[in-house]
Amino acid sequence: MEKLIEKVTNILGSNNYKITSQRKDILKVLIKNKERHFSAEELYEEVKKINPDVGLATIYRNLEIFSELGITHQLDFDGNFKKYELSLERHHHHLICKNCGKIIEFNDDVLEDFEKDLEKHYNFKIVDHQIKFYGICQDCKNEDE
Amino acid sequence: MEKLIEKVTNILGSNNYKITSQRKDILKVLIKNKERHFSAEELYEEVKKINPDVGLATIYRNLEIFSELGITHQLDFDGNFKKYELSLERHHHHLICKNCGKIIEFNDDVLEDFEKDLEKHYNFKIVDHQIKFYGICQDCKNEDE
DNA sequence: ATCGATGCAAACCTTTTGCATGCAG
DNA sequence: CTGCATGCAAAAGGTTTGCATCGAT
Repeated sequence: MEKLIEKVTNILGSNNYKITSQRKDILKVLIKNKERHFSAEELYEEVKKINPDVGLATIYRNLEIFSELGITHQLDFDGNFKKYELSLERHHHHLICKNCGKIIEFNDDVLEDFEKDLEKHYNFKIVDHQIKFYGICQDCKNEDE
Repeated sequence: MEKLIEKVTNILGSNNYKITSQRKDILKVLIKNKERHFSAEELYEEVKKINPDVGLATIYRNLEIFSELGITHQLDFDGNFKKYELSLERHHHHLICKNCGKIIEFNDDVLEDFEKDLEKHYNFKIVDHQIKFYGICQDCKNEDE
């Protein structure tokens, strides 16, 4: 945890962003909840528990910066708003249930070869991807029976 | 074109939706522009050329219905708003340039086997997917030189 | 004739922005 | 000290909703 905070604040510093207490608070929440997908509002609620004076605009401004620097990932599940997650190790992808909204995550490397082919074919440098499968999850399938 | 309109209005009818002139106008525009990704607003502008009295709310309400029935696909490129496209034949996927915003489409079947594995592993019935690769396109790479 | 569909305007929700103040470097 | 970062409130942008009217069945 400490290591990670340090790593990330280094990224901020070396890009000439100041290490403010708000930024550290936001990062603490993100790191403590690696697995979670936060909307800006949800993250705001969590950060307020540490620092009640933080403003929602600060959350938005920093999520923007963090995503540019590759610290967070922006996820577009819904179209009406964004979600964010810490992007640490490998990317993972999502199975989204159209019925209950549950999100199952998975990792896979099958896509790597595929990506390389695409890059060659279109002369396109891929730096990120978002893979989403929509369907009906186990629980909802069982309910229908 | 006529065939397609007929096919789609049949889908509407058999789901107890009325075949209104507005719905037909929206479908005409979508079918005439199969390759295009429309925001609700953009589609609204096009439909107004055929029927100047149409309302934006009608566009939204019907895009919702069309997507539920599988007539259109919802695309979340941006997170702040949705785009829509007619979903006819095979799905296609997108390469999105982070610099200029250009969208390149491609088809591929590599993913089909992968999907089958996922379905088994998670007991999850996949009905749709959205695959997006973000990066830098050929033109923008050349500009940097 | 009925009830779903429409147009309009207002409401809503998420995100962005302007401005005065605060604080990291 | 300087200029970036912040908090607040207002504005903006996209989408949804309430209501009276219209029109497909």
